[in-house]
Amino acid sequence: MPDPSSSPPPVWRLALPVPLPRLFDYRPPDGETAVAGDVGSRVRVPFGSRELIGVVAEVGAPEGGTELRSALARLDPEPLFQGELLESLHWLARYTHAPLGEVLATALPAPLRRGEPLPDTHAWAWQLTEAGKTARERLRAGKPRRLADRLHDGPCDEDRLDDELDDWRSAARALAKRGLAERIAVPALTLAPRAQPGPALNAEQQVAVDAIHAARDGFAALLLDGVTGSGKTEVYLHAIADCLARGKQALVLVPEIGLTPQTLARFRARLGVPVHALHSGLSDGERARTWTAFARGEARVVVGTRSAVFLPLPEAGLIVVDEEHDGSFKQLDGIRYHARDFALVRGKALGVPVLLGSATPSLESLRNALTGRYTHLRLQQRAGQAQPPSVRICDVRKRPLEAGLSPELFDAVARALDADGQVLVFKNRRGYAPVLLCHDCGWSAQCQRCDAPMTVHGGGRRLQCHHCGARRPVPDACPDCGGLALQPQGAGTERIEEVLAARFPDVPVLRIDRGTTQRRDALEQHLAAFGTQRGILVGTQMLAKGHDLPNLTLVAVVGVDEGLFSADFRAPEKLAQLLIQVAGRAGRAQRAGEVLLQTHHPGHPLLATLIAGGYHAFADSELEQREMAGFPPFAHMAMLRAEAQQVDACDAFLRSARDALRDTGAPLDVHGPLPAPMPRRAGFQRMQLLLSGADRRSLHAALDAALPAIYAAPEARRVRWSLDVDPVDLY
DNA sequence: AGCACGCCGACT
DNA sequence: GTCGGCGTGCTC
Repeated sequence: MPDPSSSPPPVWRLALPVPLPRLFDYRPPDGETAVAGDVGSRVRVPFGSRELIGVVAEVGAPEGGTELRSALARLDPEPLFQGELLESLHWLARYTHAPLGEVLATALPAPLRRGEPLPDTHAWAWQLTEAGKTARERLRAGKPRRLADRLHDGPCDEDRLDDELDDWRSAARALAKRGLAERIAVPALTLAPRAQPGPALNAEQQVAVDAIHAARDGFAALLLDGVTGSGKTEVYLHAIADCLARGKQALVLVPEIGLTPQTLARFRARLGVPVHALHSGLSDGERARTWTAFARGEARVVVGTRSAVFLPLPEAGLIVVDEEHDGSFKQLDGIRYHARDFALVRGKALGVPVLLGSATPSLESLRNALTGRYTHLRLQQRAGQAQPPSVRICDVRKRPLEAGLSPELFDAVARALDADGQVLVFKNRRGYAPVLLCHDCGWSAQCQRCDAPMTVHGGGRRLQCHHCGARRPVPDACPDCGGLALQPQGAGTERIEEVLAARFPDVPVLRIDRGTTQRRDALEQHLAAFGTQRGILVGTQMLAKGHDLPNLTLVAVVGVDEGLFSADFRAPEKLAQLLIQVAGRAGRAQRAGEVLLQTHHPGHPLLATLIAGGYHAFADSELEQREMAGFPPFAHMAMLRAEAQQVDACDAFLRSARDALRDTGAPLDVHGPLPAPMPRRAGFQRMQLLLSGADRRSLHAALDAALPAIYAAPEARRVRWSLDVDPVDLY
């Protein structure tokens, strides 16, 4: 038997939120011992001259001879990270080649990251007081009376009031002030609304629901590939209801703009349990409460954006990723994870099915479905009697254009309005005009800090940079030649709105883009006010999906041509997805829809294939092209980016990284260092090194082997650098 | 990433 | 004579 005093006591090996790819050893506070069960717990430690919150990653014998510092406090009586979530986050750190401490920190809501204790997870509800019950019938008609009537049967939780009554919070305050109603804390699970039945499923939907049901006892990836309006959400709801009936939790990921109050209300009404929402509009406290409620197994269903993929799911039964092709699932800074891919990893670790839904699946997912790695479920019928829209190409070569709009487009708009329909004019460029040009000397307004033209805004009076946010007024005269011939070139949504409003003065013209829709619910409010009356909507991406517009009969797409000749190999995929999504807005109800595509390239193969064969014909041919060119999903990529005040610093760093990668001898294509497509942004010079290989394992092995040298390179300290595995944008 | 330490310009 | 610029070095 060994003498226990001869080996030193075990220490905590901590993952700390610093960009250093290693763990840090600490002794537990005096009087405490480190035990294996501490793994996953948060601790507060001194680090240099500051204090940090770390997570115990390992417990073991101290290494090396250095004297260790002591931790200040253990913060969790029970480990915060446990089981599957901790394992999956380890995987994510390895896959993104990011320090574990940074990965764990991004997985936590801010208060928990700061070391605060787990919050209370009760829900809030309102009920009438005794005085309120007697006074209710004497209340005048109005919002407080309506709320009192609603509470007459008993307490109601706030989520439900949000769904059922407008503006109830001020009514509640008024009742509370008079002592008639009160806010009470209730356990999260007691206030289950009753589930409502949905419409009957059609045959295709039933096949999909059955397939998900059959896969329920283990990991499976299923691609629900359904045309717009085919009722994918109904399939989700059935699968989630099935999951809930088995006592399991469900996680639903949606794109940033997909989480509307309507979506939530539909889930809440149908499922019969509280449905949690998780998105950027919530307070830190709410996010921490939701995280905790899931960790404790109290919460059952969450509908959330990207970061919801980090919720603990101790009783998981199903993961759904809606609009799985959407770019907003990829985080573009910090830990560059892809929420869809991480959802698949978690599903596998949890042993539950992962359902990916889209009308326009990413080529990655589609290939996995075609090769049989995913179960391919197709919905090809539109629900109800809705017909697919007719698509017409409008050749605008040699046609007179006003703000980029052709006479044929104006005619089509007029016809649609005459028939009491609504029109959507889609242009993926916000602002008044993308360029301000001097007609005398050729000068154009460039951003001072970026290699990009400034966009004209404010009806032609202001210049704005879409990359760094810089603003200045439009000059009175050309700064180069002093001429007065400054002209906005091209058209953005603002200018199109102006032109359409002048042409059609008797109908409302509503513009929807990031400029008009800053607040989360602004889009809903604008569209609600617009209603179903005849009128024109002008908008960007924001209008491509989400809200149902039953009276929309014409969708006109302007500015397709920019997307047809982009250097980015993903541009055709993104354009095809966008066109299909926008076209899907037309003719959802009984009215037939029409789509007008304005282009200078009516014979372009992308448009021809898309119109003749739909998204899948496009995808088949695009996958062939990708295979021939050696692009994803037939190859795997990583991008090493560097930015600094001096280009030389970026170049030197990326050269040393390239050498380190070459030294590994891995079979990789290394492109660069090259200037980024926008070589200067917000005053920083930017360069990149693109790595590509046919084999994912050897790409990761090369990165693992080279990264210590890359971190340690003296050149690394003179730049800001980052590694992006599976980059979506090559810039 | 922070944060401290450390040597060179315009100020009470 | 000091306050403060950001170069470089370290963090168990």
